[in-house]
Amino acid sequence: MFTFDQLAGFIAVAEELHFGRAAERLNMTQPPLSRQIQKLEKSVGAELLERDNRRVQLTHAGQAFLEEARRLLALAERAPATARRIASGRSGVLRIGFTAASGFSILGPLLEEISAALPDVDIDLQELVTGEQIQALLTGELDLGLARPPFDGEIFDSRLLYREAMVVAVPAGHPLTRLGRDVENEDLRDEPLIMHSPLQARYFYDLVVRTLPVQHGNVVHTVSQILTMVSLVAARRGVAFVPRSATALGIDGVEYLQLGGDRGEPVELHAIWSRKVENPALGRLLRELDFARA
Amino acid sequence: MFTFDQLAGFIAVAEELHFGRAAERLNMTQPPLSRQIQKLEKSVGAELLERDNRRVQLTHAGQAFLEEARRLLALAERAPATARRIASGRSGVLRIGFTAASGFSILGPLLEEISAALPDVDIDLQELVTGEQIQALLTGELDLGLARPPFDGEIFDSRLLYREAMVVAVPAGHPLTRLGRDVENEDLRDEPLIMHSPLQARYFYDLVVRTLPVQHGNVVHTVSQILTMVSLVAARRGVAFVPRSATALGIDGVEYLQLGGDRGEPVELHAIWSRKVENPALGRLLRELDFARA
DNA sequence: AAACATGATGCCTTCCGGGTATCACTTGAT
DNA sequence: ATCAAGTGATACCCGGAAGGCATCATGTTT
Repeated sequence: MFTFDQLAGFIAVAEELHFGRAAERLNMTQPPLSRQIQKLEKSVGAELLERDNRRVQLTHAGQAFLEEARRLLALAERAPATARRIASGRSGVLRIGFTAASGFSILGPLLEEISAALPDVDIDLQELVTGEQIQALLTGELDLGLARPPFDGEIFDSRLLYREAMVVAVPAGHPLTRLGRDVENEDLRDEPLIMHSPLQARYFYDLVVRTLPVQHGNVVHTVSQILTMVSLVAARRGVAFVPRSATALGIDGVEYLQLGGDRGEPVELHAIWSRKVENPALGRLLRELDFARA
Repeated sequence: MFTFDQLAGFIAVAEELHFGRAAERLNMTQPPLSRQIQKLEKSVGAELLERDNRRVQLTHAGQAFLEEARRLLALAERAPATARRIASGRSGVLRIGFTAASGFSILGPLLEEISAALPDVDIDLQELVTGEQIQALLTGELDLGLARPPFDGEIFDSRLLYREAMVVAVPAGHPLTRLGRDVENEDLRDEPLIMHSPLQARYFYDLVVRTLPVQHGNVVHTVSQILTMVSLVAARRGVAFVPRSATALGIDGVEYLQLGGDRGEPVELHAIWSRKVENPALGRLLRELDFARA
């Protein structure tokens, strides 16, 4: 195998087409340079230069090898900086999971912020429900999740990104739309209710159950995705509780009604990440966005 | 500047995570290998390995540098062959990238065709995903790619080689195999779905999302390689959409089911190449196979 | 024909890199 | 607690590779 010095020597000679000047450029004398080239030619197995005792010329093999040599040297020179940049988190890949619902609200601005703070970091996005995000964070398949409680505070660190209220999604023209006031629990007593899955969307499930004494007889579907729920509402299969940001979905045939009483903004979206941060880009992001904890 | 030996040493240690075994693999003793790594770290300007006096681990910089080192060595090993072949009067080398999936279908016949048309040209094959092929075509490390859209039509010219249908890969003995008819969207509603990565395998991702209203709650993995997907199916982690040619993989424990409805043959494989053709062998190939455009 | 230019070769010295022996430290067993 | 085993680092030695100087071989110029 040849050495980088041999490559550099060859490039110099190929550019100068003169051993003496090339040697001068390399801060060495001409004889060892000659021998360098000879060795290089031997290890490549082809003549690279034609020495005519008066002029030096590249052979075809030399021309081909010159490109390879330049590529090699360029790569070699960049490699340490690349590695250091990745290690410092200024470059690399961040794998971010997000729930469908967060896609309508916080995801866009957050990505803006990230690419402003870490312009050389590539973002790999995956839409996953909270449970899958947790799983992926544990196995290291994901660096950062945008998800909802609950999660294990021992293993994960987190930051509250966003809170919002729940609204009621009803089919267009539904009697409740003509109520002229906020919707109360009693108004929903006899409505077919499209419910969240207690397993896959436990957060919403608990939230709704806590908010409203659900008549289980009314539950017509259990689904795990906000988008599915709203689609089912549009198909007039029932009404559903969804976070306000779902209104941005722009699905036809659905109207969103305010809930009466002061229920606050119980829908939380958190950025969560494993406490043992493996990806330097994540560490950098947490510092840049001031997410790091004491 | 580091040396190739240092790179090879580092790669060996990074793979073995053990200086002694790595030294054995390199046919040398452990002490000089230790010093090699120390020098490499010094010239890179970052710690690459964490020696814990009991276990060796890659640092973040080490992980990043490992990739660079592998690329460098691969490039260095190929370079002489490239130059030699040109010098030996044979008219050159065609470096062709292909995706794993295309390896099962079009690659064999295409290679036949190429070696019939250009018997004096050597073929250098590399398996790369589409994104890597694009990158390699841009840097000139590749002459021709067998890849999938999208790519920049300004920079690349292309030719559609092959179209095929999608099928559903399911674990052997899965209930769907006893269906007795083509699979419909509804049949898959509750199946865990192994999805493509929207970034690394954007083409398939878009395709599947377009074909089928994916219930994102069901997505269990996002991967970028067809082979990985099929392996996961074999491991009964879920079902997956794959191009028909994946059936040729011959992986045990997987069955492939036809999709109902006329979905056409949406999976395209293109030959793509840079519009500014540098390699004369590529120019000849394009003319011979009548790929050249007006 | 002589002087010059240029790459190759011979020879010497230095230094780099590998080998052997050993150290320093940790871990696990008795 | 003590001791053996395992593992990477260090010390020292030696051979060979690489660079420098002097010179050769050959072709060009005057």
